[in-house]
Amino acid sequence: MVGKRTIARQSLPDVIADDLRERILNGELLEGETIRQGALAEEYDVSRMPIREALKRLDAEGLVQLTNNRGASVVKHSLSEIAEIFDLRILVEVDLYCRAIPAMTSKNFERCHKILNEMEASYDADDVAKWGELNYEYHSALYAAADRTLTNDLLRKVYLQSDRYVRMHLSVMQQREPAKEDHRMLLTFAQDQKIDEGRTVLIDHITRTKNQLLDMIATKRAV
Amino acid sequence: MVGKRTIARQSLPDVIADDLRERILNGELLEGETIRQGALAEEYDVSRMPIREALKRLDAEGLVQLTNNRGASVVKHSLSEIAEIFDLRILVEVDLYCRAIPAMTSKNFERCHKILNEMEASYDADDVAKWGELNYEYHSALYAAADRTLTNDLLRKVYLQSDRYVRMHLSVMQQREPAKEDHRMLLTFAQDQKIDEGRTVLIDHITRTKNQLLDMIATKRAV
DNA sequence: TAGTATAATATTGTATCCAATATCCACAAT
DNA sequence: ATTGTGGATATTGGATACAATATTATACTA
Repeated sequence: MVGKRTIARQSLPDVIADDLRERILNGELLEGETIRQGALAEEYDVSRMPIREALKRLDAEGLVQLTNNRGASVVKHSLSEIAEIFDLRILVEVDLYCRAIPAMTSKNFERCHKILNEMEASYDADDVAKWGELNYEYHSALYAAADRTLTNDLLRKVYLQSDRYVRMHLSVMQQREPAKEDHRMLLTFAQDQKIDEGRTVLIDHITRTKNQLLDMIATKRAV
Repeated sequence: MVGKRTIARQSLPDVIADDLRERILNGELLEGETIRQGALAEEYDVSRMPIREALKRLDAEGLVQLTNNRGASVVKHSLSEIAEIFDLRILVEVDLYCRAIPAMTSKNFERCHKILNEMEASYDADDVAKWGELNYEYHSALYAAADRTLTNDLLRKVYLQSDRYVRMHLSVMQQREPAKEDHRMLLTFAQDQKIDEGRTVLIDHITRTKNQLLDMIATKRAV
């Protein structure tokens, strides 16, 4: 995206990690499930080596847990940990948002508008994956002016975690409608340099998803 | 530490990663330096495989940078990135501190006191590595009551980054005395449940280190 | 029958080998 | 002098082979 020409085309572990990540995020690999290197190696028709690298990457992202001589399993979070993930999102995103606002230029605003329109236009049925991606892209664009690479990398990881549970339990419809207005407001307040008002919206925005999600997961797990 | 009996004894990549991390933190491996798998393999008298795994781990921690077919190098941060690291520490530590205070018990306070004493003892010994470790342990103990595993893991990584630069310059840093006092105050305010006052101290505490450090690194790099 | 020891199997960890890619250097062309 | 090309060398990436460890199944003892 933007201008970052991807010079080094991605390596085997990269594509495998991407695929595995998607499989975890869309719930094909369930939480707690153990992952067998050999099985994956056969599946992707490569040796176990690139699989191991891919798993290590996902371990670093927090999607997979690696134990020493016992292999990998898909991470399963407790309810309080899921809550924590969203609290982390609030913490980091609010920080980025507030830092970004004073630095935003018309270019930033344009880009945000563009993504926002795409998002609202793309009523492709119920493609949660695509919507989630656009959603991240939008938030990311909103914070771009803060120019905080490290914080952004960090946010990506946290967001990935939250996205997993969002996608597992919430349909696009449940998410999109209330989010739509929030997203507009976040942009408007940013343009008007109304940091405090924007901050409130952002906090509410994430908190709403958090609570919705926790309810659903709690009832589901109670069974 | 606490109760965590390390059941699974650490694997080869673990010990290698630990050693490499220490070598980076204490400056034996300089920033920007490229790391040759083969050389390390010979050095540790193992094959390149565990080296690769160790490097991957350090890459996840943000201490080394892995590029696709070109190997690893010790990460070198720009001045603004170093500033960002400390801002992240402030963001996360303040959050943890404020959440912890209302939940702290006498046990927590005891443990903090104990570490504090050890720490002040190690001032005199001039053991920089040990001091850094104790410093982290102290902050960690201070936030333990918040009971936020994910946030703590995150903080560890951020702290590791900052510690690297702190240790590079600590020998010449005159920050010990004020730091000592800050640490006492953080504990006192926590015991008195004075969150706002504590927050201020914490922010000042980290900010002071940040500014001092940025000055030193700036002048050093200007040469 | 429950529990424990032991053997068989499966799975992960490490080493070695070969392939792919990048880096370096000499040399030619403009 | 600068840029470009080709090949030699070094270094990383991946596959296979073997070793170490964990898991499961089996047999044995109390």
